Order: sequence, then structure tokens, then C-alpha cells
Amino acid sequence: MTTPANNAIQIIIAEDHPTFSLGVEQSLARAGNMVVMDKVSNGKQLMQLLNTKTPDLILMDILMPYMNGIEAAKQIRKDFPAIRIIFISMYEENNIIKQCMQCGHGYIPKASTTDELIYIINTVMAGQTYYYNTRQQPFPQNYSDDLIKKYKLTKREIELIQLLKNGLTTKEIANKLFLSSLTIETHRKNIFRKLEVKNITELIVFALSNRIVD
Amino acid sequence: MTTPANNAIQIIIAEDHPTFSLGVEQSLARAGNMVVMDKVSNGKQLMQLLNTKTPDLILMDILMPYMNGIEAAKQIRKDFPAIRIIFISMYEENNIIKQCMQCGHGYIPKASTTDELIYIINTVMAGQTYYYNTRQQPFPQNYSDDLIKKYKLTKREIELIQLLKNGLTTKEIANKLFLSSLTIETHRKNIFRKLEVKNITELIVFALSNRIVD
DNA sequence: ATGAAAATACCCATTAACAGGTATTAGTAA
DNA sequence: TTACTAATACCTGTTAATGGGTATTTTCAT
Repeated sequence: MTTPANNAIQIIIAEDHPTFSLGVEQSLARAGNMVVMDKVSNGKQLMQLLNTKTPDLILMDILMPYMNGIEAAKQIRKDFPAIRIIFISMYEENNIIKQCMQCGHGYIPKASTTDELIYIINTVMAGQTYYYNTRQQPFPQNYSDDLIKKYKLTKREIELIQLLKNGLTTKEIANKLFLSSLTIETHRKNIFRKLEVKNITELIVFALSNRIVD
Repeated sequence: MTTPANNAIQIIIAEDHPTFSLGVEQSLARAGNMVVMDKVSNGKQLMQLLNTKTPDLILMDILMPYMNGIEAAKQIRKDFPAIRIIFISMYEENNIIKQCMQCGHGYIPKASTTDELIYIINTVMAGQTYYYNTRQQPFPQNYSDDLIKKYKLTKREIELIQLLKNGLTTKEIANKLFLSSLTIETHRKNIFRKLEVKNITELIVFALSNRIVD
């Protein structure tokens, strides 16, 4: 392990998953100019720790128990405006990233490499903000492909599920696709039968939790 | 780093997230009786690697690009029945864990600690299976509290949303709660108005994506 | 070219959902 | 105690959804 320079970036890791946290620590050790002051596993612990330690930067997981990362960040921005915050999350939904942009200085997905992590820390410490969201979907496509095959869903049926998920009624879909409402009803029935769901609610829950849509 | 014993457990890590993978490697190094033969980041790479290397055990992420963990495991069970497989996933949904039980020897969530990870590996190598699913939900409660306040949802309304999400119809909910169907319809209307949704589909999508339920 | 699957469309019937009200009672905080 | 909210329940409609069928045309791979 290299000895960090005196002007090393002082970092606190707020991360719920111990193994991931350990990986982050190892990654930072490789950078040479960073030192992990402390690690906490939720927002409350973090706020307590900030009473005695002041880091340059916090690597903040978003979903943590007791107090989540977004809440904690808002508080920190008020109480310690000098501390820079980078969010790390397994979710890459736009609405979450938007929230991060309002109360942090950077965002990086958990799937990132060591190099990407080090790069974003240096970038943010240089005074810039950095929201890494260009990555294309790494797994959902493949993951849902299995289910689509398993349940023998056709292309049209997938399209229908997407439109249904968007809240469109049978008639609205029919108009949109220039088809008869009766056709859409047939598709619905086939989808329901294939997925063994009894109503639109079960369909939506199934499709979302299995990433068939979105 | 300690030198592993000659009879060390030979492990391959199949994991899409480099930082997490690094953390796993560090964790295993601490155990003393385990050695990481190789690391891959998807199922296809794993299958190729198995042509030249034969591990005792594979730590398998479920969601990986190109070929997911479940698919890979099924193939491995056929081609290399002696190899033991432990799944690591960030999802703790029962249907996923059930799938894991059919094609692997163990399951552990990504939120687990180093000690838990080492314990499950030793357990599985001792010939047992182990599916760790006792962890309670860590965050959803807090995460949604803001929204429940924001939209002024009452306790009863939250309860109704949960039941609706479970696919129950108005009548079914009424029977379950010993209330009139008309009462449930009133609640529904109030919920729709408060959340500004036009039908059950939009309600479910909203509730799930904002973690008001589940 | 030909069979299978997919996409289209219809029939009949029942039930559920949705929209826009009103109203009463129970609890609770000022 | 008084005013407000929550929870309950009802009325009158219209429209949508659901279930169980059948049938034709289009697409596409063998």
C-alpha cells in the first residue's frame, strides 16, 4: 500500500453494503492521493460522524437505512457547504439522478470501474460537477429477454404492455395504433393468459418487477 | 496478504460490478482458506473460462450482460456438476431466490458482510445449501415518507394502495376489511385525486416507482 | 409453397372501474 | 367546544375491463 501524500483527499464512505464499501476502499487506495477517513453505513451515522470529523468529500450511497443519501446530502449542504458529495447508486433512473444534481456534485453508478471512480473524485475535487449517466442499460435487456422467451410474448404484446404501463386505455391504444379496440382487447387477453395475471394491476406489477418494460 | 493453504478453495468470481468484485476478492483474502482463480464479468466469459480452468466454487452475480447468472448456472450444472455455485444478488425477491435454489447451492444478498460471505462459502463447500433471505427491508419506509406527507395520504389510503397493488379488486378489498364497496370506491377516488392519476395503472406505476408500497 | 405463429377482428355477456357528487360519524388538535 | 380531518357510506350514471369464445389475414421461417 502506498503512503498517501499529506495533501491527500480526505474521504468518508457512506455505504450500506460492506463488500462494496471494501471494494471502494481498495479502489481509492490505488489512486495514491486519497485516504478513507472513515466508513458509515447510513445517513444518521454519517451526520453524527460529521460532528467530529470533516472530510473533503463524501462518497454517498443513495439507498441506506434510517436516513437515505439524498436526505443526508441536503442536510450536509446546509451545515457543511464546503464538503463535496458524490452519489453512488445502483439505480440509474433519471428522476434519482435529477435529485442528486440538486444536492450533490457528482453521480456514478455502482457498475463503474476503479478508474472511473478515481476520475470522478478528482474531477469533483477540481471544482467541477460530474453526472455519469451515459452508460447504456447493461442487463435489463438480457434479463427481460429470458422472460419474454419464457412466456412466449410477441413483439406486439411487448409493445402493448409498454403502452398499458403508460396508463393508456384499450381505446386510446387502438387509436394510437390505428387498430380496432377489439384487437387490443384480444391482445390483452392473450397477455393476461400468458403471464397468468388476472387484471391490469397484476400485469403492471409483473412487468415492472421483471423489467419487461421500462 | 496471507498465503493460502495448498487445499485452499479455488474460486471464480462472476460479477458485473468491478468495485463490488474487488470487495469480494478482499473479503475472501481475509478468510485464509480461499483463493480467487479468476474474475469474469458475464456468463459468456465464464463459460469460456471453464474450458481451461475448473474451480471448486463460483460466486455468481445474477444480473450480468450477455448471459445472466441463472442461465450460466443451469449450463454449468449440466457440464460441470462438481462445481458449486453461490449466487450473489442485490435483489431479494422470492421468485429470484426460488430460481436460484433450482440451479445453485446458495444465495446471499449483496448487502451481506465479509463474515457472512465467508460463512456461506464454507457452508456450501461442506456440502450444504444455504439461502439467506431473512434480511428485512432496509430503506423503503423512510424513502417514501416524504411523498406520503407531500401528497397528504392517510394511513387508510396507504393501506388501500398496498392492497390495490396486490391486485385486489374493490370488492375483494371491501370483503377483506369488512367495509362497503362504496367506501373503498370513495377511498380510491380520493387517492386518484391526491396523486393526480387517472386510472389504476398510473396509480400502480406511481406507487412502485416512488416506493410508496413494497 | 406451405404450415405455424402472429396480428387482426368480431360475438356475447357480466362485472369492475371511473366520475361527480352528498352525507354521516369518529377522532383530534386548537 | 369547535372546527377540521379521516373514515365511513350512499346515489346516479357512463365507460372500461374481463372472460370465453371464433375467425380471417399477414408474416415468416423451413
